[in-house]
Amino acid sequence: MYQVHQTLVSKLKEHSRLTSDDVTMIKSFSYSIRNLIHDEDIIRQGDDPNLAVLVILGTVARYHLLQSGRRQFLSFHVKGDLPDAQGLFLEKMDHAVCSVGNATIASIPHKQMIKAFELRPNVGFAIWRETLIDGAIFREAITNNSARPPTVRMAHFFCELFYRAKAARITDNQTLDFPVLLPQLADTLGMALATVNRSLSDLRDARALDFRLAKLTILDWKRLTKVGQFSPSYLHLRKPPSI
Amino acid sequence: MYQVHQTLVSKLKEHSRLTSDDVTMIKSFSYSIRNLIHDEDIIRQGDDPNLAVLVILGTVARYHLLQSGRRQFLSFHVKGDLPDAQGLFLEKMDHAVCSVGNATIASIPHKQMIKAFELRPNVGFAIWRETLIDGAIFREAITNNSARPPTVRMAHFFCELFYRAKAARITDNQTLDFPVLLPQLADTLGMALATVNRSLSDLRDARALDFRLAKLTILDWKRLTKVGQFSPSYLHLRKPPSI
DNA sequence: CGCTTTTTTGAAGATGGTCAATGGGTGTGG
DNA sequence: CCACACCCATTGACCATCTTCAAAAAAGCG
Repeated sequence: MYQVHQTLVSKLKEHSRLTSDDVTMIKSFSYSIRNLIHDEDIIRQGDDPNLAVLVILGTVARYHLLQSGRRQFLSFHVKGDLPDAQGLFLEKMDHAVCSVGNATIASIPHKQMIKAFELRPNVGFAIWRETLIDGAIFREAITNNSARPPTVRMAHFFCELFYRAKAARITDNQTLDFPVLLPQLADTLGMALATVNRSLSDLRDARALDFRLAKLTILDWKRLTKVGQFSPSYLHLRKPPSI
Repeated sequence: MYQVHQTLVSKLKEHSRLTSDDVTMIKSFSYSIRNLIHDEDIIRQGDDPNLAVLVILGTVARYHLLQSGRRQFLSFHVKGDLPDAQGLFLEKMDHAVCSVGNATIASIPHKQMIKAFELRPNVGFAIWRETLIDGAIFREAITNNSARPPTVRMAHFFCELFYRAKAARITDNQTLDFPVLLPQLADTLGMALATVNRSLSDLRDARALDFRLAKLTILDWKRLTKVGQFSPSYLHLRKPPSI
C-alpha cells in the first residue's frame, strides 16, 4: 500500500547505481508505519535513535532549538528522504525532526541497515552518498542565509525545494503542497516576518512564483532560478528532472 | 616524519572505536605529501577528485565561489580533518578547498579507502561518522549565521574552532595560530568587515578572547562559551578536551 | 455570518552596511 | 638608525536595510 521499499529504491537511484542484489537487500528491510499530524516531534535533540526514518508522504523538517526558545529550521524533507540518516552513526541527536502538516513515515531499525551495509557495501555507499548530499544541502543553506539578500535568498530556497520535489515526483504540474507558514519561513531563512512577506511580494510581482497558504506555484521557473542564482549541481542527481 | 597514519587514527578515535585490525588496515594506506603556501586551491568546484585529503599541518578551508566573485567560507580544518571527505562518493565537487596560510596535507587514493571499507566495514563506519560530524558542523553554521547577532556569532565561531583545535592537540596553551584575516572572517560569518571588527572589540573588551594577526588567545573560556551560547555536543566527541 | 488563522501593511527605530580616512606595526632600503 | 611604504586593523559618519511592534485586511472554516 505504501510502497516503502520502492520509495527508498527510487530515491537512492536518483544518485546511485544499484544492482538487483542491492535492491533485493533493500527489499528485505522490515519497517513500521506511522501517521503524524502537524508539528509532532519524530526525534528530539538529545535522543539516541535506533530507527531510521523514511518519509513516505507529506513534509518533515529538521530544526535546532535555540536558547531563546525560537527554532531554526535546517532543512525540509519529502517523499524518499531519510531525515535522520545523520543519526545513523551518531549517539545523540544534535537536532530534532518534526512533521510539517500531516505526514506518513516508515521506520527501519538501524541494526538491519548496518547489517545490510556489511553484507553489501554498495548499499551502504548509496546511503552514505545520500547523507553526503544532505551535507551539500546544508552547505548551500549556509551560503544562502549568509551571503544572499532576502529576495534572492527566498527565490533560491524555493528553487531547491521545487527541484527536489520534482525529482521525487510529488509535484502537481507547477504546484507543490508545502504546509509551512510565513513565521516558519522566517525561522528558516533567518529573516523577520515582515521581510519574508515583502520578499514573497517581490517574487509574486515579478511573476516568478506564488506562495500562499501552504501551496507553492511556480509561475516562471527560468526567471526564478535566475533571481535565486540557483544551479542544481550541488544536489548531485544523475539526471535532472524536467521543469 | 609526518605520522600520517597516526594522525588519522587519533582523529577517528576521537569519535569512534577502532579494533587493532581496523588500525592495521588504516596503516596500510599509501599516501603522498604536499606542502602548500597561503591560498592555494587543493580542490576546485567542479573537480572530480580521486584522492582524499588529510590535513597534517596548518589550516585548510572549504568555500563556495559566488556569482559576484566573492567567497563564502563554509568551514575550517586542522590536523586530522578530512576536508574533502564529502567528495568520497560524489562525482563533482560542489565547493572548493584551499589552504589558509602554510599547510601540509597527505593525499590517499579513494580506491584504497573504498577497498578498505569493503574489507573492514568498521573502518568505513568511522569515516562515515567523520562525514556526519562535518554535517553537524554545517548545521550549526546555518544556525549561527542565521539566528545569532554578530558578537554572539563571532564568539560561537571561535568556541568551535578552539574546541576542535584542543581536541586535535594543536593549541599552545590558550593560544592558537589561525592565519585568517578579518575580511575572510567577514566572508565566513556573513557580516561586513566593520562589524567583524566591532564584534572582536566587544569580545576583547569583555576579556573573553583576543584575535589579532593570525593569533587567537582565549582569555576566559567560560565567559566566551556563555557569550557564544556554545554547547559542544554537536561535535560528538567521545571525551571532551579540557580547556 | 462570525470567528480564527494567516497574511499584509505601516511607521518608527535599531542595526548593520558602505565608504573613506586614520592609525599601527613590520620590514626594507637608504 | 631613520624614513618610507605597505599591509592590516581600526574608527567614524552616514545611510540603507531589516527588525520590531502594532494594526488592519483577507482568507478559511464551522
